[in-house]
Amino acid sequence: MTENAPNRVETSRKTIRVLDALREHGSSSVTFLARELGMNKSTVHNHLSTLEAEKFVVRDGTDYELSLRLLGFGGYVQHRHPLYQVAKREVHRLASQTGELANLMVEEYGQGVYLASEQGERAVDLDIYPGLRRPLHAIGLGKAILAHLPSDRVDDIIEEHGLPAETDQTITDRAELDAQLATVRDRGYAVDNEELIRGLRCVGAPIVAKDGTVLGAISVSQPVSRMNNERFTDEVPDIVQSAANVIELHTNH
Amino acid sequence: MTENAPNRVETSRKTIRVLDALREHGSSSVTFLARELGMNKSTVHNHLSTLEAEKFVVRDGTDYELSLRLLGFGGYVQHRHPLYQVAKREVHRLASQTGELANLMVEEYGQGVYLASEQGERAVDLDIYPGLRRPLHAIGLGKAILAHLPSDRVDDIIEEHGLPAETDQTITDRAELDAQLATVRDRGYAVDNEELIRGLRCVGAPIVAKDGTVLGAISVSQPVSRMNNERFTDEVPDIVQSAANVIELHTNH
DNA sequence: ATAGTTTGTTCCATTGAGTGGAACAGCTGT
DNA sequence: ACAGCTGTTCCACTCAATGGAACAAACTAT
Repeated sequence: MTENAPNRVETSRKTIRVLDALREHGSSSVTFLARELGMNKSTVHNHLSTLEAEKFVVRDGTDYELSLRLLGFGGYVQHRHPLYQVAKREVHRLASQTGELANLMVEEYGQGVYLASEQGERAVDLDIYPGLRRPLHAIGLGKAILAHLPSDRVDDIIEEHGLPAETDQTITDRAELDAQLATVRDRGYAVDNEELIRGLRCVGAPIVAKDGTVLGAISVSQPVSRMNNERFTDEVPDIVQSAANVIELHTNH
Repeated sequence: MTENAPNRVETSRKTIRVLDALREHGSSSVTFLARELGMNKSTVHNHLSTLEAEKFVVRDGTDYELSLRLLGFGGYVQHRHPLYQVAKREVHRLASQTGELANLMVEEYGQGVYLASEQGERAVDLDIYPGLRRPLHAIGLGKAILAHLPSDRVDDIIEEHGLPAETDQTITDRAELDAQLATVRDRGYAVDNEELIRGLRCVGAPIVAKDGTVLGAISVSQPVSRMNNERFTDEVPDIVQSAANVIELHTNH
């Protein structure tokens, strides 16, 4: 429909569009999805029947919703991810040590993907879950990763996704981003000062392999009210960086 | 292929078979999958191209593997699940309190699905992850759920899945299962004595809503060596049951 | 009750799209 | 240089996805 590149199997694409719509809108009926997707009621019905037979969706009366079988795929992908295996415990430790929100992120298709997220005792509730995608340039985690990617890779990513503003603090200028990335490489950690969500500060440290390739990043997020400038520039960066170092040690062997 | 019921969209089914094969075998090449699935090389290639364009798979040189986009769907399903929302913290508490493995399970399509799994300090490493499916009859969690399902539902489930033996301790006789389920209803918790995995004991308590419908179950798993008979029949059941009760209180409102 | 509206579902002719064989290209090792 | 692998492209054939129409079932309103 959009572009008939050397991609084939248009039908499966439609099924995927149905899945996407179910994720976006939650539990939905046949006619609703048909309207939403501009497809025939009958067609949507066929796709949903197939997905139900394959147990990818569950029907609740007249509505369909995504099933736990998708969690099976997701859990599998997470569980077998090499970085998750070694970093999981550190994320946990970071969350309980600080009492705040600890996150682990990797890059895929030019976006930041949360691999793990754990809330400490008094952590903010941000609706972050594994698999959620966020623009790299607007968060500490993402900038930590961008700072250690090859520069042509960074060019490609920005060309594809741009630098959209999430809040009025988001970096939208390429030159300013480059300057910040240089700083990140210099001092070893990245910060995010209300750039994705107002009132939230975030400190992220890159996880870099022996050969210099960046594997991901780990972070702590706190409300501004609990993160004064000292904590923001000294204490928290130290904790996060040491967590990243522990992970780096475990990845080399 | 198997049965042309009123299910349509055979093509999407093939795409799903490709996804299943990738999950089963991990990173795979085109020809390998073609052989494995009995499909033409060209066909598999088309499906994989489509999945790649839709970012459901990533190619690593000549091999394809499941991408983190699937984690997005999985994480979303988990995150929006009503029981997960309220039970998450209790699973966490249970794991850190006992130091062992704590799990949360719900039933879907007659199987047990782990919704959450957390390891305490000294917990066994069982390769359990959210979304993993296990037969209900072979685990404490599953029996806790079965005990509170309507009896005709239980009939249907056993008819569909049978009572396959996982170890030599697994219950394979319907009468014995019924007797155990009565005991579970009686004392309020279920046990699993090396029935799924040798050397592993497990105590599960059902989570029941006000109206009597069972929402899921929560459990603690320990190696036999650390779970003597006293802990197995007194201490651990108390802890698990109280966790279940806390969750039940949070679900009513 | 009755008529009207909206839902999900089934049916079927049309044609558009998935299929799979063959041919091609790129790679590795002997 | 050759043989035996890959992954990929191409294209004619035909099978299956499509979407309109007709259907039944569930509500709402009059």
